[in-house]
Amino acid sequence: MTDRNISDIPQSTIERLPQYLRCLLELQALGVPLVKSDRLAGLCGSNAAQVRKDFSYLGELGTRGIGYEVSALIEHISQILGVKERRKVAIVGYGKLGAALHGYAGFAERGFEVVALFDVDPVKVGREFDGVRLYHLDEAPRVLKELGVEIAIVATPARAAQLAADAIVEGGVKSILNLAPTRLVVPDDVNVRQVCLSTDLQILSFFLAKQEGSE
Amino acid sequence: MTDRNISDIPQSTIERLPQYLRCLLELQALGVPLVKSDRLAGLCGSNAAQVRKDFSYLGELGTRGIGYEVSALIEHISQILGVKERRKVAIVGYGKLGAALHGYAGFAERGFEVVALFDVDPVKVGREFDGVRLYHLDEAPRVLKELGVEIAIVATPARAAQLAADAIVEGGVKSILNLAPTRLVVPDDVNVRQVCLSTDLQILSFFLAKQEGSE
DNA sequence: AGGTGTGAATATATTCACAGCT
DNA sequence: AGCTGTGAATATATTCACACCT
Repeated sequence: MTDRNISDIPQSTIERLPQYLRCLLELQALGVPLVKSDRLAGLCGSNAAQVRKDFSYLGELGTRGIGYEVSALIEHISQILGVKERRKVAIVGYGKLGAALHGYAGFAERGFEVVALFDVDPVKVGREFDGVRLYHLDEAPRVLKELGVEIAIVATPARAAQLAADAIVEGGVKSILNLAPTRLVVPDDVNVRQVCLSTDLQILSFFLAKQEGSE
Repeated sequence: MTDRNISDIPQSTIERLPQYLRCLLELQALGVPLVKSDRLAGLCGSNAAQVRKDFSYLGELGTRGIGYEVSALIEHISQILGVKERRKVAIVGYGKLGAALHGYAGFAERGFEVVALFDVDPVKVGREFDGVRLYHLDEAPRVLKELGVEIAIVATPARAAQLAADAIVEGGVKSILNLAPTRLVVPDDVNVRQVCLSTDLQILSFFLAKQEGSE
């Protein structure tokens, strides 16, 4: 791999980097200084060739005959993923799901800091939850800019999600994690990741139906 | 497409079917009887060729020069996904996230019925939540079998997830949706779908870092 | 004419297999 | 001897382009 560039990293590799990072942090916590591709593959549910190929896109990080230095890999992957500095996150839609996400410790551990909440319910607007203020959605464009929010999580009902997305985009946020079961229409320079639990259940259902059919 | 078989449907197509189904149900609700591939593609954020190719794996469902009959497509996709009959679901781990999922209307709308809850907290065990009984995790193998649960959702902390998965597998459940940020080790015939919100945030972070780097 | 169905072409991803370091 | 790094081979997915049907 000569002349490597962050833009040359395949999408499929990018999607596996957080997984590798998690396993590497676990190894580091156990005091393991070195890891070989086959061991890491075992931890990630992948295979050794895949691991080496993926890492080869990041540079020549290993040592032949020895393996990879855990701390060097963590450093490098964190760098690529841009998770070395903290990222400010807002949650839009503060129902049960939004509130559950706010309480989710995994975000903070990985450097994602919830700095603002938004909803349209007058009972909630103006209050603080766990030290974070909840604003009316109408204020989102201004507040998101002022606080320098980089990522917004949409946890509204489906019918309200596009309205939420519009306010988020107006607030200059370029990354959206959408938990509402609907497609968001946003400008090209805004990145949306869609998480739909019903979709996943339906895919599981497909495999159930297939098994039933073959019996 | 001669001699088509459910097993010949590519994985990537399967993963798009729930998306198509959602859009088609919306069209049906609007009273639209026919849809062309380009219109449906617009609704799904896909493209016409992809839509036609995907549907071609299901059979010759359209009419040349006309388009696709919405109700026939819904019927066919529901059949393939196995979502025509109701599916019994259990939620394992009843903290904020588990409770939020229980209240999520989208599951019921799509035919997924939450019939049991599990946790290890003695304060919760034995109570009913929204008409559904919460059992101790130890009872899961028995209860899952008795109720005929087909899909389990793991919403425990990461460290408890494998224990939960073991109990679920012992209960004969073949499909698991894992929301805990850890890999589950299960037998080959058990299907796991992993949803990790931190992972998605990190992938969004990658694109932010890339944009920052190019400025 | 208009839109589907699908082979062929292209692009992307995974796996193999072995050269090249340590 | 052992493990990485990577071209080559294979598999999977997407897009193109047009024959084919209504």
